[in-house]
Amino acid sequence: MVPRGSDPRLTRERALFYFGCGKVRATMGNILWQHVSERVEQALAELGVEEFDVAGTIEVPPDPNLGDYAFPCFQLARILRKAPDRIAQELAEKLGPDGLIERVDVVKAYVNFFLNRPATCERVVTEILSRGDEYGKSQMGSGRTVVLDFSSPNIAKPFHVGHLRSTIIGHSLARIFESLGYTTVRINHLGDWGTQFGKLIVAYRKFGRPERLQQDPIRELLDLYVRFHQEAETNPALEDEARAAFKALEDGGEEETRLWSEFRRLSLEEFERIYQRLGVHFDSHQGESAYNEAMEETVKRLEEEGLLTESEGALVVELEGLPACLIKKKDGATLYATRDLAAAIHRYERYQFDHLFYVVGAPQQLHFQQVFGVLKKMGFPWVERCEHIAFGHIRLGDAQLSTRRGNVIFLEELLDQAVERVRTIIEERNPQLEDKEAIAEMVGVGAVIFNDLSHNRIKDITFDWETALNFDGDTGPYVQYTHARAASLLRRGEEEGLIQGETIDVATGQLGEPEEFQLAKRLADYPQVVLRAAEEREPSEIARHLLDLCRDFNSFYHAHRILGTPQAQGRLALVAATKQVIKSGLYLLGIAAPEAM
RNA sequence: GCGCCUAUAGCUCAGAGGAUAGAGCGCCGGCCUCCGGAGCCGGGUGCGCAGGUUCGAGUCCUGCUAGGCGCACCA
Repeated sequence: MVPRGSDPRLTRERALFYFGCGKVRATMGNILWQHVSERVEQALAELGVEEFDVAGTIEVPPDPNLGDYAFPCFQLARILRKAPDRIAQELAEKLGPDGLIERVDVVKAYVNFFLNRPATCERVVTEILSRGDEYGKSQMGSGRTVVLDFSSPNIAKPFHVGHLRSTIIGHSLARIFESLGYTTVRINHLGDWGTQFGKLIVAYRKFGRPERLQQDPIRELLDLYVRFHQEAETNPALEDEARAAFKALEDGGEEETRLWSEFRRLSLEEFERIYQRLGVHFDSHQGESAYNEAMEETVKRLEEEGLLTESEGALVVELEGLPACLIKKKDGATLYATRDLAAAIHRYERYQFDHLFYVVGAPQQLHFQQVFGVLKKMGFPWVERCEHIAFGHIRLGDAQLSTRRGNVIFLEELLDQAVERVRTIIEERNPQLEDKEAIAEMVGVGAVIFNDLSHNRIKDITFDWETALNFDGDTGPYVQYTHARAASLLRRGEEEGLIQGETIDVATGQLGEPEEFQLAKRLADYPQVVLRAAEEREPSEIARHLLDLCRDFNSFYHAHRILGTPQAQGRLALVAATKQVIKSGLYLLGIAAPEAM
């Protein structure tokens, strides 16, 4: 049987198991699920079955009329050498009702559990309100470190919607792992080195407008970048010039270094403004340029171990089943892979990480296979702890986003439009709202983040303004609105004396209506959802769970009056529990939870 | 040519090897003398194709088809 219990070491072992192989489902954290699991385990022990993943086998029936939880007995048939229907029957005989389980039914090979509704609601609400912000958190990752490499925009290119995904997926994953007790290190591996700077330097010398660079640096740098590629089509010699300029930069050329450093500074200022709006921060901004010296050591080490071979003038590491990994160009300049190798080694030496996540787009999969392959050949066992957290790219209708063609949507423009849209809606529906500007920012930015994080990260996203700026249905504003609605109810409850400060009584026997019960069951799922999001490295698990939760809450809200009823106390407690979970979930996504909007 | 990813309702997407495959958008029709209408309720013969594994496959395997992305001197 899978170990469980309050012993932190057991919990920790289990976490290692999950997060080590990623094959076993996260089933901890749901107090209802756990209760049913424990009962089934006891009953199975009586039948002589000890080694069985009960919690992972339990499921939710497709139709609530069949039960709240179900245990299918098909897999036991092989172990016990009996018909599954008969096992279900025998198992059910050993399972009587208790405080939480009202009755146990058998339908064919399924043992179905019906929970006592009032007891379930009370148990869940009590759990959430007593744990507060701690509900959904755990210490399973305590003492372990996750290093996340995310956002990592290229200097001298505008921050566009393509960078958004890495930034917010990485930010959300960092918060998710933190909430499980992991120590996190957020690294913005800035793309501040490479041939693109050769291009920019060449373009700036030929077409640059110094005064515009100061006034509108990002536009000017983008224009230069686009101009370079236009000119290079008719004048391929420019490419060679750019390579030479980068080589000069790498060799410490004074003029090149001055320009590079100016471009870098101006770009960082722009990025910092965006990060502030998104609420994202980093523990390190060590970009590619930080590894200039370390790279030499890495190359030397590769050479000493005899892994380097020469091929067409360049230095490469041959890999089995993959294209060779290019380490040095024929002119001696380094490449992306060289810098990633040096960075990975440095990170392990510095952080001794248990996980290193690269939150980088799926098109770079081969690159990471190569980098990991080289690290493996170098004999670093920790390469097994490195993971490429790939995500699909953003498509723009039929046109593809391409910095080279200047075909980009600036993230800031998207955020501004979303916020503007929210302002309009607030003026229409809630013009007397306080702090309108701050709320509009929260909701507009939240809408953009949620729209992205509600999709499976591996899928490509087709960007269109209409979807991005639609606030009805499965959207961030819907979740935030539900939170604000719950907050509003609690304010009123306080006015009526049903809530004193932060505390609220969970009155007994007041809950149990179908909508209340459904909502309580959903709330009970939350800790499990967080674990699953971590295990799958998939923030969308949380986004979708919040949507389900909000739907359940709004159904409850419309079906039952809360204030001024005999059950007001109990219902307000349920509202408070819902608000708590929405707030926690939004936090894990990096989205603000407004008290009013 | 080789490799990886994707394919579920008109559109955008969920689906943990289990029972009758679900949401949102759009469209149609309802719901405020009452707690916030960014809301709620109702309206639906869809898993690309063909094999295989399994007691059981949208889910796993193989082969096709279509789309996307990669495949050394960019990052």
